[in-house]
This record gives sequence, C-alpha cells and structure tokens, in this order.
Amino acid sequence: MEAAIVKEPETDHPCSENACAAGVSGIRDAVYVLNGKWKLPLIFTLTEGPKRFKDIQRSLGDITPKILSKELKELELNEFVVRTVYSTTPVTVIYELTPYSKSLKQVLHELRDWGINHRQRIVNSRKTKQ
Amino acid sequence: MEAAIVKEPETDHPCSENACAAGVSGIRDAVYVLNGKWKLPLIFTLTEGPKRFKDIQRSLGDITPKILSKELKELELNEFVVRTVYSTTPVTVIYELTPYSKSLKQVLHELRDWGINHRQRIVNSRKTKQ
DNA sequence: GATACCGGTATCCTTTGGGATAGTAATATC
DNA sequence: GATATTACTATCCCAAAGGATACCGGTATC
Repeated sequence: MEAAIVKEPETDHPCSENACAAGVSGIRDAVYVLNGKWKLPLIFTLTEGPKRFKDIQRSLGDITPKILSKELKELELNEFVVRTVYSTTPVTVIYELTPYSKSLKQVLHELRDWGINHRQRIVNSRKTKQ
Repeated sequence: MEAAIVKEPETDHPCSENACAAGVSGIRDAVYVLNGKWKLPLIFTLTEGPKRFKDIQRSLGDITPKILSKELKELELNEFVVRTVYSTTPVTVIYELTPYSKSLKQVLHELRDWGINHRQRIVNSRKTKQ
C-alpha cells in the first residue's frame, strides 16, 4: 500500500451527454476508495460507536486479523477512521469514525436496506421455485 | 462463474446488539452482488437508458471487452440486466436494466454524490497543502 | 482491395485480495 | 505454572480480478 490516497483523475472520456461522464466517474471514485469485501461493512459497524480490534473482528464474523489490520490502515490513510491507543494494561486500542466518514451515512443506510431487501427477494424466489 | 446467485446466509454471529448483525449482513449481501471495480459504474451508465456493447465500453472509459462481457453476464444472471439481440445487419445487441435494478436508484444516487464530493475534497486538500 | 465497425472470444499474464496458520509481548486469571 | 486475552505481525498460499493483445465473421465504406 503506497501513500497514494486517490488515483489520478480519469482521463476525460469524450462523452456526448455532459452529465454522463461526471456521474460515472463519481461512482468510480467512490468505488475506488470503498473497494473490497470489507471496507463498507467495517465502516458500517463503526457507525454503532467506537470499537476495539477484537470487537470489530467479532462484529464482522469471519475476518482474519491480518485482513482487518490492513483494512483499518487503509481507512486511516483515507481519513475515515482514527486509531487511539490508551495506556492501560494491557493497552486498549480504539477505532472510531472521523466526522468526515459520517458523510457516508446515507450511502450506508441505502446500501444496507437494499442488501436486506435483496436477500429477502432471493429467499422468496427460491421458495416459489420449489 | 457458477450458477450461484447468492452466497449462503451468513452463519449467525452471536452479537450483543440485535440490529447490528442484520445491518452488517445487509451491507455484506449488497457488497457481495455489487462487488468489483465495474458493476456499479456499469449499472449506473445503464440508468441513462439502454446501450449497445460498444457504447457501454466508451462510457466506462477503459474497460476491456473481455471484462465488460464477463460483468454483463454476471449482471444478467443476477437479473439486473437484460440482453436483447436485434437481427439487423450487422446484429445489434442492446443491454438494458431490469425493473428490479431500478431499486438501486437511491444507492447509486447517493454513491455518485458522495464520490463527486470526495474527489473535490481531495483536490481541495491538495491545494491547501501546497 | 484496404480499412473500419460491431460484438464479442481466446490466450496469456500480473496483481490483488484474502484465507490459514502460527507466533509475539505483556498481563491477568485459575 | 498453565492458560487466556489483546492487538497484532509474519509467512505461506491460492484463487479471482483484471489488463494486454490478438483475433473472429460479417458487413459497410472508401
């Protein structure tokens, strides 16, 4: 993982509709920072409040520590998450969302609802098929 | 790509908060079907109306035909996209969104806005750093 | 006859994502 | 003294994602 936080701006693709390119690259930019299997679930679970490493691991179900560690570092780099160490014994490490990542609230909300609904749709369609 | 359209339901992780697990797996389910670099941009570009293979390729900027073909097939399987062949000479192939995929409208809308905003934020922060 | 367009395939390759497993120091608990 | 917990890191490995390049048949255009 390099220090690069955003990829370079898209080469402007010639596009007949003006709004088109802007819309597509908006989506692409979002997908670029929120890529992978874990970032959105991870951010979502932190919307419930600050959590410790192990707690996050439990919330997410089956993420390995290596992956979780990597994801958290990327989210720190991109200023979604802040990591704080408390000198208790043993040390306590707290991860919490930055104010900026609150801007993802609507996205997460919509995505969660859609996901829940989508699963239900599949379950129903399986039932009617039998 | 097998016929599997959804992964099996999450093993229920024991989770103190009730809403927690549901929220996280909602997100995970959504991410599971919308994974990768291209699916969301692809669906988004089709919200502008039905398009031909080459047109989609142009809208997306730099996707190779192999990848585009694969993504379209997956979206067909998951009932987001319908492919129609017209017997013109040469044949015309039209891809368009299903009514179901219209349910992604809010998600796409939020994500696009967020992405546009996020890029602007980065650009600004680069300026102030110089 | 050469070139270009359309809707893809085929082949090859590199990168990454992500999982499995083990181990670490420091402390607390039985 | 053995075991558990926390917050990780290290090592190894595999599969999937995705890109580069070339090519195909059919048609239209120059």
